[in-house]
Amino acid sequence: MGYNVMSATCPSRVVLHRIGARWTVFVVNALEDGPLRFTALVARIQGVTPKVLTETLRTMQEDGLLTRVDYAEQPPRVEYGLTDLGRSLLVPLRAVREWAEAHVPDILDARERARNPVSRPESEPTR
Amino acid sequence: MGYNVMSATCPSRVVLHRIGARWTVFVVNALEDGPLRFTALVARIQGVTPKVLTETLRTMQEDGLLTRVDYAEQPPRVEYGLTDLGRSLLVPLRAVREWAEAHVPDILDARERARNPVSRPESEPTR
DNA sequence: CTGGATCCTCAATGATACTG
DNA sequence: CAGTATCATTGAGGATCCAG
Repeated sequence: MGYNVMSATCPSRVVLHRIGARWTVFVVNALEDGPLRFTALVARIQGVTPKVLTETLRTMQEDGLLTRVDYAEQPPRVEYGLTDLGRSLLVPLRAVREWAEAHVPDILDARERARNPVSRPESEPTR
Repeated sequence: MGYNVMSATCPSRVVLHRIGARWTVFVVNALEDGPLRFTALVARIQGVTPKVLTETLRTMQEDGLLTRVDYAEQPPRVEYGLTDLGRSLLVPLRAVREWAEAHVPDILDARERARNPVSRPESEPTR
């Protein structure tokens, strides 16, 4: 109680920043069915580079969202999985992902309309 | 159907990127109770600069999430409000905000523990 | 006075290549 | 396989200036 993201100094601001960190939403969603190895994550989250994924995983691990298990084998095997906290974050972040996938046409249409001020009926003030 | 954020080339990727864009979640949550003026937004979302807020508002407007109404008065008055699409996005983004506000202690504790490898009982492999 | 636009700086992000 | 190292690019942030 008492935390408010609208306050510049509230710790929740930092937390929200971390959640929004570019690839966090992908990692959380990618791990929803269980732990994955580093390479499997890179393969599943297309477009992420090893460097950035490493940074993201480290940060999420520090924040208690991920477990990292190094099996110390040869060849190396490391598995990343969601903690309970990470799984609780999966609920809202899955909803965000689903919203994105569901509303692509709406966004693309709106963007197209913003670009082409097509036959605007008329009369509207100035936008 | 058919959109998948895990694909690097999927348009939903762009949409998700926009949603994650640093201040979008704040703007959407700030407008949940109705339209606000530019200055009111700056005041409510503490820490955002006019420049960055302007950019965020423009982008969100292009994406069809916001309406911008210029009343062409003297002194100037411009109001920003959520479109139906923006309101639908409010649902998942409010959940994210609430998660952030609710789990601040968990994150801070985890970070503290990651920094101080305090008396770990023992026996755990290496994590 | 409100709602910006501009210029500059720097931290985060990304591409590419290489290593234990 | 699981990352690092290096370099280029982008975007956020701060300060300042401008127009109605």
